[in-house]
Amino acid sequence: MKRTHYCGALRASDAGRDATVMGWVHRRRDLGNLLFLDVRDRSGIVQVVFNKETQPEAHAKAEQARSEFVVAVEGRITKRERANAEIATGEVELVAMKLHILNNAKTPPFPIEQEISASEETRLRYRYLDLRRPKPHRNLALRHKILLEMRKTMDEMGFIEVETPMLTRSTPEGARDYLVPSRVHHGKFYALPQSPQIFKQILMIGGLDRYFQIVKCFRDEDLRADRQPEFTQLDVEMSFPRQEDIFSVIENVMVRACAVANEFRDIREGDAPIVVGAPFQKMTYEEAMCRYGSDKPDLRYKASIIPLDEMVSAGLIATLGISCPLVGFHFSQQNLRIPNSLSKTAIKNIVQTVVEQADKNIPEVSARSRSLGKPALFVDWCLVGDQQQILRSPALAEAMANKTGATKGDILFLGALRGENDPKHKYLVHRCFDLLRNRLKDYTNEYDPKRWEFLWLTNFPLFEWSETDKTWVSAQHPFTGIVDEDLEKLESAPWEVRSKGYDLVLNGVELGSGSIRIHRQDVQERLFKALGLTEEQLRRRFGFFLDALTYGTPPHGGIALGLDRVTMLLAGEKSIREVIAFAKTTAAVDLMAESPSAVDQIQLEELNIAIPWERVVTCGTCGARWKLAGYKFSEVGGASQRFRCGSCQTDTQVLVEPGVNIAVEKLDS
RNA sequence: GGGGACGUAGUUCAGUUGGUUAGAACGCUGCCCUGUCACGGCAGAGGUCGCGAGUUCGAGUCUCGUCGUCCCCGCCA
Repeated sequence: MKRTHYCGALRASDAGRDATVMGWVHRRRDLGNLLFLDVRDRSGIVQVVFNKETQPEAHAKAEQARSEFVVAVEGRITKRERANAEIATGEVELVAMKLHILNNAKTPPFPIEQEISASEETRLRYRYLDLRRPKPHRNLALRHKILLEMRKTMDEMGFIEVETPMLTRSTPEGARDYLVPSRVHHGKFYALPQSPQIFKQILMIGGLDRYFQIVKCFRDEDLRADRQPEFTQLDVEMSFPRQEDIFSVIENVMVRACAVANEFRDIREGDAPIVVGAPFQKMTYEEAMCRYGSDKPDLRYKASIIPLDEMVSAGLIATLGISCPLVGFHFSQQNLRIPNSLSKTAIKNIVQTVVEQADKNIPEVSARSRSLGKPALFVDWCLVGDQQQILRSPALAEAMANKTGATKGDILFLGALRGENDPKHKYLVHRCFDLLRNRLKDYTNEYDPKRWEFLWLTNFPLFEWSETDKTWVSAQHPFTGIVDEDLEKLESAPWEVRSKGYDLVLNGVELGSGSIRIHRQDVQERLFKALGLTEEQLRRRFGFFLDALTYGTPPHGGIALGLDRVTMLLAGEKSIREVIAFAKTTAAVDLMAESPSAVDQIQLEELNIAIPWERVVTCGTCGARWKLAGYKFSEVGGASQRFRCGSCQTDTQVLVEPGVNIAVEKLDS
């Protein structure tokens, strides 16, 4: 028996031909002597009809069929009298001659339908059922096509895909590593790569000139909707590049990826095609922070933050106990999406929410609020022409209106922080107004969610202040290049030094980041000194790489794009879990595979690994409390053991892990 | 590590100031039905109210703890 057609492929033009389809029973409609089965495969659904009079055997078998049974149907493609416009194969049906039930199935925990109602937890646990739905198919196919197009594009531009090790060494920089114990070298560990950073730079030293790789990376950090512990990057590095060269490589890749995505979007209703043009917009980090309060601004909303320092008198600032910088924001009522949706009460609520949100989500703000005993974020606002006052000053409101072109009815916001200005938190109030801007965007036509706004962010600061270490630390990895004219400030004013690092942002989502690297040894040494790294620390952290750098390193630079995020956005999804076949939960658990899991004792023994174990036991007879401590090999197979109380010599049953060297200690009661 | 939301039938949910036998829809099982297409009709099964303590005459409901899922901060390119 051979499959001749995919279910979704049958058309009126095939009428009269015989066909054999194979797939899952999507739905059964039993009318007694007439029975319909909708049969589904990857391509779609076709209706199969069973008639008791003409094909009693097939009909009898169809009566046994249930949801998700796997079947093969031999029959004749027949034009229907009344077509079903809802499905692609609706003009025809398969008149069954034979039905083969290839496998039966338990009733699925949720129906296999386009629009899923089951919780994400259930979907992840039964991922193989969730994957039978058309949308996961589409997302995975889109992902495949994007990655394929990227490989083709990179190849055409002369890049060579080189694989780098998955079992490599831990570097204490950056994220926490996933460690892999070595059986051969007791007590030593490989690390899974956080990224192939060092290797790709070494490939440049190796003269590869243009490298790329679509590669899994691993970071043992907490998860988010756009973050999984393992994720896929398009990793790129090239020799002798100008920043523009790297930008145009990625622009080329992304424009073609968007074109691929458009082929998928056309089949969905209400999806506007993605329109993008290269080159993408560019903005420095400083400009982004000043105008949007974010290093990944969503440019689908045009309105930006207005600097107000020079418009406000020092006296007024002193009176209110606020500090520079002061920022403003202009909301134009002319572009209000729903008329009258922004009442004074609504604005008040927005302002209050923003103040609360800043307090909650920006640690520097909440710390300041705590020490002040009141919200650190100060926000004032007015309606232009309505007893217009900002900071109790009609003149200031008018000046603001003049500067922003605000007209009657428009809303002006002013924000500042209470307390002293702190140069370490230069953009703190801007970041608060990023929250305001995000809250207002849903009210205005100036925000167009259908647009696709790519943005390059450049000149990131080289250092950032670490509150935990109370010092300036490298904002990216310590091989990030330094803007030439800022080199002299490396020792005197490190916070002003700009790097040759850049990010690619799409619609407020960071897609990737990279940099032109340092290739000169003298600059590298100065940077290490500025970071306060000793020779010994450097050796320990970067040993072999420092050696490599001394053998004629060419100028080089690169970037890495997060492909899960790229696919997520192009698929129109809100979580990368929707574009990953087997995703993990926010606790980094695979609910289907049930990983991570305990392992056999023998495996741990081979690796010389023991896991500390501890339990407090209270004696049932005399009430004495004992701490049992030891090492277990795994969480499986706990067993009841007899424990003799040292005080009253009574035996009690205690659940003890299979372990060694159990130590007993009496606790004070 | 911190904050928030949620957890009741296979699934999605409702469940009043704490009060008799915990409900609905879909799904499932059986019977009837020859043109359905989310088929329809009749009948039926299905519950450790996540788990554990506590308050109470009485807890799905209140309190504490714990586990799980999701979102956010920290963390993370």
